Amino acid sequence: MAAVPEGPEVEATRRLLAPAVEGRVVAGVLVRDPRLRWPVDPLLADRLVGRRFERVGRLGKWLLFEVPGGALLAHLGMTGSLRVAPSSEPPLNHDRALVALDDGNSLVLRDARKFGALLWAEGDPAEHPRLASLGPEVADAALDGAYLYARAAGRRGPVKTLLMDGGVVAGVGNIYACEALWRAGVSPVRAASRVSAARFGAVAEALKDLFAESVALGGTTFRDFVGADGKAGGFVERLAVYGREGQDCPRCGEPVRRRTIAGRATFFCPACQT
DNA sequence: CCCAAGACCTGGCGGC
DNA sequence: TGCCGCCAGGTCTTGG
Repeated sequence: MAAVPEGPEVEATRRLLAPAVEGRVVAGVLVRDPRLRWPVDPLLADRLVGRRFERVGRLGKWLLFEVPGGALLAHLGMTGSLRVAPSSEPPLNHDRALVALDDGNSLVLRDARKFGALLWAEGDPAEHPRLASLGPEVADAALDGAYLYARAAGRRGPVKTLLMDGGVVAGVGNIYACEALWRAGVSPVRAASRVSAARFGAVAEALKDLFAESVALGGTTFRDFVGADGKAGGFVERLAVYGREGQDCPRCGEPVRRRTIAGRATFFCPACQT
């Protein structure tokens, strides 16, 4: 199954990269192909070289490599990965940008489809336009049933679309939206404004549980990520409905159904998700 | 504000 | 085998 990076995969990546990156000073920047989601800043090297990565953070699906006065923002898009590899290693086929560190290693962004991004944020990265509009993190206490219920008011679109709106919740992608709704027993096609506060409470809990479980498993599967390439997270085997059209619902045995919502493949159990 | 559809990009796969 | 066309989903943009 796809290794599409959603919040948990990005967090697993952050945890593996942080020890290799924090404290290192940037020695050089090589952009092999600047044509990502947005063009890579031609002055990126000027901004980064000589500066020390103080911390690797995350907001939603964004990774924040913080230096004094700013941050390098990285998004993995749909096919992106980040790894730390010896600077002497030749780049791989789709390595788009390399940030050389002062210890002989490089931080490498690999992205076949170029939906990923590498941006420079001057000053407080949380104020960068791409990040400022994001909703609360899944793990935030602010994300609960009451919050989702309030945000759903007046929204007649499917509840699944609400969950995938980054302005409502940060870091939830198609797979986790499908899985959280299955766990909560809520139909993805139900109008958002017609989901009760109590049921949104179950959705919020499901999101938090899924994230925690997935980060733990992703962490094990991504063990070789530093120095090698990442593969699909171990959470794939735990998916209840995503990618399982026609197979038995793990809860009630009814065949899992698939349909398109807002242009995205959506998997759900027609019997126990209402 | 809300919402659906389009755009971006390319590897992998099914069908012939 | 080889070629063709579809599919994957993050998120910004556009237009109703």
